[in-house]
Amino acid sequence: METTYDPKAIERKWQARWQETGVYEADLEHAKAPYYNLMMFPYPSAEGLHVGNVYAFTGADIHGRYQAMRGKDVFEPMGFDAFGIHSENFAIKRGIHPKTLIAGNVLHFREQLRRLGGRFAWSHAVETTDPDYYRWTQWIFLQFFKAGLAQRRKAPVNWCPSCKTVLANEQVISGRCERCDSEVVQRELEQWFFDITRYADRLLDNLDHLDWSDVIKTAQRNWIGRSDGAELRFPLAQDPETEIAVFTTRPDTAYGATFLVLAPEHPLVRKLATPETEAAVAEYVRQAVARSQEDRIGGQDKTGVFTGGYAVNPFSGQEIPIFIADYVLYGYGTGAIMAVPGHDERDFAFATVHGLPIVRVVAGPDGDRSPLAEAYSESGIAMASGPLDGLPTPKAKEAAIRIAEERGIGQRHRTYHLRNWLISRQRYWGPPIPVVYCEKCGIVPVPEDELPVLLPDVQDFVPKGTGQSPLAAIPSFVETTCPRCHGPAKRETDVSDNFLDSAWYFLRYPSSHDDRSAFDPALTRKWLPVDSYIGGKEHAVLHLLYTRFVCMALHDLGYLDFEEPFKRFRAHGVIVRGGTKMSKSRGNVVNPDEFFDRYGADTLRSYLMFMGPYEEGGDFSDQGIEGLYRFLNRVYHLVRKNVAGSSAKASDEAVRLRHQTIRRVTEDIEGLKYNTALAALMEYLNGLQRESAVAQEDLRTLVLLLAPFAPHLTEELWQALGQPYSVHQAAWPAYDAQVLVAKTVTVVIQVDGKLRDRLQLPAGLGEEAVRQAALQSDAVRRFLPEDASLRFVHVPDRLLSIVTR
RNA sequence: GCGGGCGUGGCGGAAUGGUAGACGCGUGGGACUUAGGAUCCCAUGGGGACACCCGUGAGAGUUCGAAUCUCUCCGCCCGCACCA
Repeated sequence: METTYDPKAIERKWQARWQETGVYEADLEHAKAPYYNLMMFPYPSAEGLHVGNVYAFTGADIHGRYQAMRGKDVFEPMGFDAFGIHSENFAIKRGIHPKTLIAGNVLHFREQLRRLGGRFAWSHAVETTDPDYYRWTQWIFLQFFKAGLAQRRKAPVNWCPSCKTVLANEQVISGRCERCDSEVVQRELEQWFFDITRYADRLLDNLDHLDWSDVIKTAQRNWIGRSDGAELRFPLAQDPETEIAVFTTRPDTAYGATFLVLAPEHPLVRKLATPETEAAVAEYVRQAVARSQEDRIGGQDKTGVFTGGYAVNPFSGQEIPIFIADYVLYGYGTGAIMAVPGHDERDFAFATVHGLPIVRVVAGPDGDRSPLAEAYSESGIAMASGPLDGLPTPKAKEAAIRIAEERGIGQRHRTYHLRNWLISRQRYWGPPIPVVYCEKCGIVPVPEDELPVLLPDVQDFVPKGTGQSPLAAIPSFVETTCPRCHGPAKRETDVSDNFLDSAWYFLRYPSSHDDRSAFDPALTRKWLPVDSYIGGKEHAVLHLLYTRFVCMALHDLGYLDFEEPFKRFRAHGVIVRGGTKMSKSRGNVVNPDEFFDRYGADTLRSYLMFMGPYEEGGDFSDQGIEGLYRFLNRVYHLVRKNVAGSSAKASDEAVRLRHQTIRRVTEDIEGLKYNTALAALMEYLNGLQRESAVAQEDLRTLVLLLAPFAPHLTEELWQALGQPYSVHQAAWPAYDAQVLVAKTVTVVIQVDGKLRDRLQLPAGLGEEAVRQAALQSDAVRRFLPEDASLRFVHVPDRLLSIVTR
C-alpha cells in the first residue's frame, strides 16, 4: 500500500478490476432477491456529463450499493436518451449529422460514467437511437394504434416556429418552447395523438397509493386538473336547431349568464357573423390567431368583439349576445363559455369593458344581495335564479344539473386540464411513425415483422418549416407499397416524440438482448415494477406522466401485469453555485472532469452528497470539497497506520460509537439523508483517532459504511485489511441495540424552562432520584425561591423541568 | 393569481416538542518544519460587570419547555398560469 492517498491510481485500478470481474452485472435469470435500481438515463449532450447528472447518479448509485450490501441482487442499468430535438438542433447548428454527433457524445459519456464509479450493468445498456431499440418504440405505437389509442386528428396544436414542429402541451412552458425558448403559436393541424385523457381518472386516482415524492404527486394532480361541472347547451336565437355547448363548474350561476363568449377559433364564429359585423370579426380572428401564445396569455386586457349573433339562455329564457374573445381557450372544455360577470372575475372584467349587464345570482355572506362592485366567486345562497333560489351553492349546482338533464339542455360533465398527448413531430431525428397512407385502404399500419422502419441516412436533415418532416423530401423513403393491397402508398414522414422513447426504456433494460419481443415476459415479471427510481423534478409532468400512461395502456393491452411502473420514486434536489442556478451564460457550471482529475471521483461523490439533504440539493463550493478530500485522506491514513495486524481491543466507548454509527448511517442512507450519514462517519473517524489503539473491526466497519459513497477507496482499503474481494459484495454491518444503551447519561435540569445545569447520572434513574440530584446542585438551587412549591416534569435519561410558578 | 417548498453563525448545513448551531468550510492561535497554501492540536453565534443575558425572517399564541405546533405578516425559490 502506498504511503499517500493517490485517488487517480486507486480509481483506475479498481474500475478496471470491476470491469474484468463483472461484479456489477446481475444474473437476471437466476437472481434470488431482485432489486431494480433505476435512475433517469441521460441525454448525451455535446458538453458532456453535467454535475447535475453526477449528483443524480451518485445518489441513486449509493442506494444501489447499499441494497447490494443488504443482500439484494441489484440491477442498475444505464443508457442514453439520444433521439430528440435537442441533439438535432445542436447538430444543425454545428452542421454535423446527428448520428455522428451522438456517437461521439455517447463515447464521452461512457468514459465519464466509468470515471464516476457507478455500479452499472453495462451489458444491458440501451441507446434509443439504435434500430434494435426504436423498432420496439414503433411496435408500441402500433399496439396503441390497433387499440384505437393512437389517432390522427385535426386539433388546435402548439407550433414552434423555430423548431418548425408541433409540440405537446407539456413541452410548452409559459407559452414558450421547452427546447429553444421561442414563442409558440397555435395552429389547427392534423396530427397524431395518444389518448392519454382516457386514462386521466386512473392516472389521478392511483397517485393516492404511490410511494412517490409529494412534489411530484402534487404536480401531476394539478396538471391533470380534473374539474367537475356541467355541459350546458345554448340555442341560437335565430336558429334554435344550432346550439352552443359550454362547460362550467358553476351551473348554479346559469341564470346570471348574460352573454356567451367563443374562442376565436370556434367553428361557429363564421356562421354567427352578420354583414355588419363580418369585417370586424374576421379581423379579430386574424389577429388572435397570429398572436403568440405568450401574447394571448400575457395581456390580461379583455379584448373581444360582438359576433352579431344571439343565443337564448335556456334557464332565464333571455336573449343574450355572443362575443368572441381570446381569453376563452379553444383547447379547453368546449372552446366556449357562458359568461357570468357577477361571479367570475374574467367575465366581470369583460362585461365592464364592453358595457354588458352584470347580474347578481348568489347572495354573499350575511345574505348580502346588493349590486356587485366586483365579481363574487365564492359560495353563497342562490338568488334571482327561479327554482334555485335559497339553495346553498353545492345544492344549487346539483339542482341546476338536474334541471338541465330533465329539460335536455345539458348534463353533468367532467373536464381535465390534461390534453391528449401530441406525439408526431415534423423533424428528422426520431423514430419514423410506422404507418403508410394508401389511396384505397387509408391509414395502414406497417406490419410488425417489417419493423423497424429505418430512419434513412440523409445529408439534409434540416426542417424546412413547410409543416412537414425533412423525411418528406426523400422519395425513396416516402414512396412505398401498401401492406394491405400492395398498391402504391406513401409513408408517414413525421417521427415520434422523444418522450415516447423514454417512456419505456426501463422495460427494455432487462431484455436488451431480446430480438423477439420488446420485453421478455418472464424477465419482466421477475424484475418489474422498478423498486427504486430517482430523478429530477423537472420531469414531473413530462416523462413521469407519459411513462405511467404507457404502462397503464400496455397493461390494459395485456402486455404487463402491473399498471404502475415505479414502486418508489424520489426526486433529488438541484445543485446551485453561489446561490444561483448553474448556467453557461453565468459561467458557473461545474465540469466534473476537472474535479475527477484534481480530487478523484470518490471525493466528488462524497462532497456532492455532503452539501445538503439529497432531496433538497445544495450549494457547490470549490472550497468545501477540500473538507471531503481531507476526510478521505484521514480514512486512508488511519487504516494504513493500523493495518499491520494490530490486535488492539476496542474500548467500551469505541464499541458504543461503532454501533451508534452503524445505526445512524443505516437510517440516514435509507432516508436519503446522505449528508448526515457522512457527518456520522466523520464523527466516527474523529472518535477512532482519539483512541490509543484501533481495533480491526472498527477499521472494517468504517470501510464498509463508507463503501457506497467512496467505492474505489474502500475497495483498496478492504483489500489492505486482508478482506476478500469485493467490499461491494460484503455484508452491511449490523448494530446491537443493547450496546447503544449508555451507562451514564447527561440529564438537563431546567428551572422555569431555562437550562440551569447538566448532570452526569447513571442511565435509567427514576424521577425521585433525579430530583434529589437536581436539588443538590448549586446552579439549580440558586433559582429556586425558598418558599415556592415545586412542580416537576421528568423525561427519563434526558431532562428534568422544575416549575416554580 | 393558484399550487408546492424554504427562511438557523462569516458560509454549506444539523437538530421536526426536551442540551440550538452536530459535521464540514472559512477564520484566529499553536505544534512540526529549511519552507509550506501539506499535516496535526486548540479556539470559533453575539454581548458581558464571565457562578449571566440575548439569539433560529417579524409579531402574537399554545406549552413546564417552541427552530420545531397554531395564527398574522415579510422575504426568497420552484412549478403552473385567462383551464371557465
